[in-house]
Amino acid sequence: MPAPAPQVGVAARACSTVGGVSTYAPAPAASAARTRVLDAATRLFYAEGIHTVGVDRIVTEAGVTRATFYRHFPGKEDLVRSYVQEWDARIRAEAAAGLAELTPREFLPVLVARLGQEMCGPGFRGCPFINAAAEYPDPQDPVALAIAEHRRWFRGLVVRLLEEAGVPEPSARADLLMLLRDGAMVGAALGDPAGVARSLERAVRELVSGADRT
Amino acid sequence: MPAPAPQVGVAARACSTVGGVSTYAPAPAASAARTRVLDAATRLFYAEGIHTVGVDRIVTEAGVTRATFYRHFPGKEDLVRSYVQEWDARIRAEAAAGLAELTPREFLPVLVARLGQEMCGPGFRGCPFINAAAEYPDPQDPVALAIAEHRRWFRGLVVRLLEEAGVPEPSARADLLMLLRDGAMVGAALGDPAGVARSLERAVRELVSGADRT
DNA sequence: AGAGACAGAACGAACGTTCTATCTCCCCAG
DNA sequence: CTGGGGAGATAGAACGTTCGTTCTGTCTCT
Repeated sequence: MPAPAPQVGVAARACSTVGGVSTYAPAPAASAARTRVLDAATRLFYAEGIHTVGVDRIVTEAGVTRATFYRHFPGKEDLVRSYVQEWDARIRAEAAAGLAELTPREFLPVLVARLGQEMCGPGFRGCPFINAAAEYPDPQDPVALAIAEHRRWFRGLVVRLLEEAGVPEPSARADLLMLLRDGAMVGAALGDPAGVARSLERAVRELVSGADRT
Repeated sequence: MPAPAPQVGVAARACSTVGGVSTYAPAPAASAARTRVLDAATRLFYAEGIHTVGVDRIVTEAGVTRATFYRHFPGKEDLVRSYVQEWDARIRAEAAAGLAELTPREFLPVLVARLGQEMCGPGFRGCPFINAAAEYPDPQDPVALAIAEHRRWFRGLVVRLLEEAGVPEPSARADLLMLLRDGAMVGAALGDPAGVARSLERAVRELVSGADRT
């Protein structure tokens, strides 16, 4: 999911940190300015990394002033968390849409195929969650927690899909799929995406689909 | 390979950038101070990320002054490249040592087992190359090039091992193994290492060892 | 009138980097 | 054996830049 496509403002709740008291406005909703900031941040963070892009770059590319930025976000740390959470929300929405028109048995291969396509698309730079995690080593950091929550949800989704498809050992097979997904994301970002996509599809076929059904 | 253990000063060549002219001494060899700096950098970079640790932290923990640091490294960028290259050299040395006393057929399972152990060890924070790559998106960056070179070498090693072990399709199977390795590294760093180690071992067994021999 | 976005200056801190100056140790000429 | 001399390490101040953050205004809407 490397595409910007920020049309959804899903679940962009402010979720203020306990002690954080904004000296400014009470609580601005998802305004146009806020969306522009989050979009620019998403694009820049994903393409160039998080610690390397400063708020100057973000506000400039968003066409927003610093004052506006700090009206909508307590600080950069909070923006990063929102960046992760918004990407998470986007993927959950996609998954929900896919599940609405496909059976669990059909959905898994589609998921893998879509992953392979994305890896080969332009601007692909690996999994945003994995990349972000590399920059936030502390597991207790809010950003790391948001990443962990996304991964937990995703694994849960895969387990559910495998269960409903009647695949034996759904939990162990979900672990395997996560392994393959993560490896593919990394390998495609660092090497030959097309080759990785082929390897991934083959591995999934042999390990999951081929294990009980062919 | 998360352990510090910097006893080897392998291949710590200066390799000055073309235009870089040090206004200081001609070319100091691998001195004690340089080693201490590189060791501290290795420990900090791996544990906390690269962009987050400044030279202040490094020189402080190395017990070295800034002047000494800049006598041995043209700048931080060069230190980061040395950090990657030294880790690469350490792994190559380990591989060479392993190959000296094991046959290719024996070596591969040992490699996987050792990987599983390392993942579960204390202080494990994922693959240093994958983590560093997340912070250096530009493929032309010297750091990214060093990472790519290490990965190329490692894949070559795996291909050679598979060939000499008589495994069919060594190239495709090497891609698969890389996929699994990368996935395991990421998964162990972000989730349950022991579970990932189990998944990895099982996947390798089913995909490589089990494909022609059991 | 009042809230939100705009413009832009300014803050202190940290960044990577350079400088001056003193000290220590080893090598080699005397 | 002695005693410079030079290279490397030390200490610490200081450079300019950039960082994240805050402030003072003005403008534009409803």
